[in-house]
Amino acid sequence: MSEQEREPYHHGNLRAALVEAALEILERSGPSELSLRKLAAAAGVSRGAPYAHFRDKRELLRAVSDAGFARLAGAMAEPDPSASSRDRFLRTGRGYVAFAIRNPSLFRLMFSAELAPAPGAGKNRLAFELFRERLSDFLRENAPAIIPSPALETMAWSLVHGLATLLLDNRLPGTAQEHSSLVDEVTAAFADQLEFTHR
Amino acid sequence: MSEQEREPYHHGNLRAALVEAALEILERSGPSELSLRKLAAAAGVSRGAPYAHFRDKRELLRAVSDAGFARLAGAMAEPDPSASSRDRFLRTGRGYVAFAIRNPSLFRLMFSAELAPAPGAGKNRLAFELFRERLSDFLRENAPAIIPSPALETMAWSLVHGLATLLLDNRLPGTAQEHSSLVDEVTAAFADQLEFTHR
DNA sequence: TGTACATCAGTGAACGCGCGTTCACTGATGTAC
DNA sequence: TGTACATCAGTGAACGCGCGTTCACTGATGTAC
Repeated sequence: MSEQEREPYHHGNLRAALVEAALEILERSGPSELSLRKLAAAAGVSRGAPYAHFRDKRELLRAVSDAGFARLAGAMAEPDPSASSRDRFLRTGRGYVAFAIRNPSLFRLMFSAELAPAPGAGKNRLAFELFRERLSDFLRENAPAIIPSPALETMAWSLVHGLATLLLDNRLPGTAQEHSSLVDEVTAAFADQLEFTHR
Repeated sequence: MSEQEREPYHHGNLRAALVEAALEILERSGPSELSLRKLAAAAGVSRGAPYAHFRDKRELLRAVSDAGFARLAGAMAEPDPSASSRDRFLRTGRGYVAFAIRNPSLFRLMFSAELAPAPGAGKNRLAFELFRERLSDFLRENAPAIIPSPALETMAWSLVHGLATLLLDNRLPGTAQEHSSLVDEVTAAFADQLEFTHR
């Protein structure tokens, strides 16, 4: 599925190939299928080979998680920079949720407890920053009375993260289509609330 | 920690003892420590014994998860029924988050993918219903112009669930105390927004 | 250009481990008469 | 009250499995002279 260079095996850049293989396994199966042995097999390499590139499994998973956060940032980016700040804000949140739904296992890995970084650090910072920026742009244009605060930023992030998580874990009723509408409604309602507040 | 009857081992109600042991293990260690073998050992019973009460591990975990949801509902309940509807609403959300922080492994188990129920079903329904009720009471008294909707209910739930999850996974900066203040601020800000909207 | 040698990615076999689950069994409990 | 018997919770040994990791090794690559 990727435009990655075709792996020059038997000697090549195994590191990237392993991360790529992990992403594919996560996409096709659950995280329980993600073992070093299967990864090595998928990359066409012996069991010990990964240890030339990663100290242990945890380090490899962290690389996979980092790749995931890069993709997430891509999914959140607004392809149309001329869109309104409201649309850009909405699509950032919707992109976040859509990414989680499209990559459930990867998303769970990215936010798994074993890989938890120092609080506030870690690659999720990137996604969070993007979010803050869009929120601040949105507020400046549509609700200038509200000044961005950590509480407000946390609120916005929690909202999409919770929505993503609940959908992922099958905790909300409805079909996939209804879920999609729900995400649209919830994000729009949140933006509306901000616009109306202190109006 | 519990007022459970002291387990009359060697013959007694092993089923409850196993669930209790699981809750204790989850409290003290991570979910990776939660194996049927350790559980049997903790209950002072042989390895095969649990199979007299549960078809397999999954069924036991579901019982543990159900017990967790019962506790969660308890943590969300407002001990003071004479409190204002705003306070009752706020404390419901804060109780949800506080429960997650106090029982991280249990909370994760309760919302784990392997135990995912049919969408919208499952024991989380109880917690969700409690939430809906408090939200609706709050709106009636403080923002009568807003009529409760699935989108709004989902928004409120997503907010606290996301907040809990992000805190659990160490994704928000700050100390435990600062986290606690943050939860208070975020929930209050959300209630404020509802009150101000359409005012 | 050619040789000697260090580096290092990858091999393949083996390690020890903890796991869920099974199965023939034992022995206590409770019921029928 | 006493005996015969069915039920069923719990035993203990064993099964097969997949896992992360190690280690002595091989063989290709790249560098020094």
